[in-house]
Amino acid sequence: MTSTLGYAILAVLARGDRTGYDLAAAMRRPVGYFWTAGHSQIHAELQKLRAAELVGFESAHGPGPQAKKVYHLTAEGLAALRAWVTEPPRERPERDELVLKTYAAWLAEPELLRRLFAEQLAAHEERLADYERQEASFGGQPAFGDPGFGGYATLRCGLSYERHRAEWCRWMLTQLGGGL
Amino acid sequence: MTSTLGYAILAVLARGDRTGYDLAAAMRRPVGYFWTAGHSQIHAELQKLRAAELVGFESAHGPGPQAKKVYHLTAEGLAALRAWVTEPPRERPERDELVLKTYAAWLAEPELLRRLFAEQLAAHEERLADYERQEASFGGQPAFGDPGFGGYATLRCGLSYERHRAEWCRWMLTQLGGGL
DNA sequence: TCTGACTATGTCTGAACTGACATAGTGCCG
DNA sequence: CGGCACTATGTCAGTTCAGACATAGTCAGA
Repeated sequence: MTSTLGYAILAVLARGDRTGYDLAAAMRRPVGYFWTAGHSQIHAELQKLRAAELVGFESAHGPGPQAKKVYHLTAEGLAALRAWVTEPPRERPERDELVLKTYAAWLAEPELLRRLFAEQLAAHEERLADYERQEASFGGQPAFGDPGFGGYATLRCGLSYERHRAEWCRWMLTQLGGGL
Repeated sequence: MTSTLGYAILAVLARGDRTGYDLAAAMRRPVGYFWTAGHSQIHAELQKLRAAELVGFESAHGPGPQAKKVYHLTAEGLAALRAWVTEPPRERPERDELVLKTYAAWLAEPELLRRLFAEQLAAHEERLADYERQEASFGGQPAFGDPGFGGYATLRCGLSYERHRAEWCRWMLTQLGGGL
């Protein structure tokens, strides 16, 4: 019954105890590559997870009006996460604005479109370079069962995705007759 | 100021006049491959678009308690769509549940994971076959400026995406030691 | 010593979106 | 002639989510 965001939080907590703030940081990088959430959403979700007894926390004194809370997985939380991992993902509607623009591209001026796709291509190449640096920093492939395996496998997906996307942008540019 | 859904509707209307019902059908296929919306959302958005004078409609008698409304683009609507097409897409947060599961995959039983990825691979191969059939039904590549170009270019993206995704699933399966 | 970045918690509003509910005519098939 | 699928419009309640608002301690550097 927990939302997908709840499982994202459990997945991070499975790698070590964290505050809500730390979780928000993880949701930017590296989890943000495939699941993002703002801190306001995370604090709200943590309250739900605690009500469901999937996480617990210990208070410590910290900055701000409230006490700092270090969250950890409970046994039920770990079991719920384990069960969720191998269940088929619920289908999310595809929403890709660039592809939607492409659908209407026949109405546009080629020169402006060329600029758009050149920008997109550059962004994908940049991300690809970033991922390749990350791949190099993995000293060889982590074994299954190691938390690093999750990070490596998702990186593989990102690498493959950016290559596919960059290639498609390049194809679009050749269609638009701008050369590379 | 119009939402992305609004532009999706304008993009369909640019290919011909439609009722809300027809638009909902288009939002399932083919637009649903990259942008989906339920009919309730579409009727609400059409009212906003009409208030902004980007679309107009003509009533005809039809089934149900309300009159049937055939919507068309106005000159402002077409201009707004044209301007939108070449503007950079606003970044949408990535949300990919399968990749999130992969991030936590190190906790799971390999046999169950293998089943999950085998299912996903089969789904991608099926969609790929569908897209390949669609590609074959295009008798050669439509010229830029032809509405068919938009459909063809998005299909190209889908084809490339499904290949990338299937390849990644296959890589995961080899990692899980199940063979193919 | 002041300023700004970082740590840390939360609330609230509004937009986008999902799925259920509600209504009703037409046309086909058995 | 009955039932079902399709055409066609809409409302409503609830969820998710992004972004703004609010508060306050620590620490480094100018």
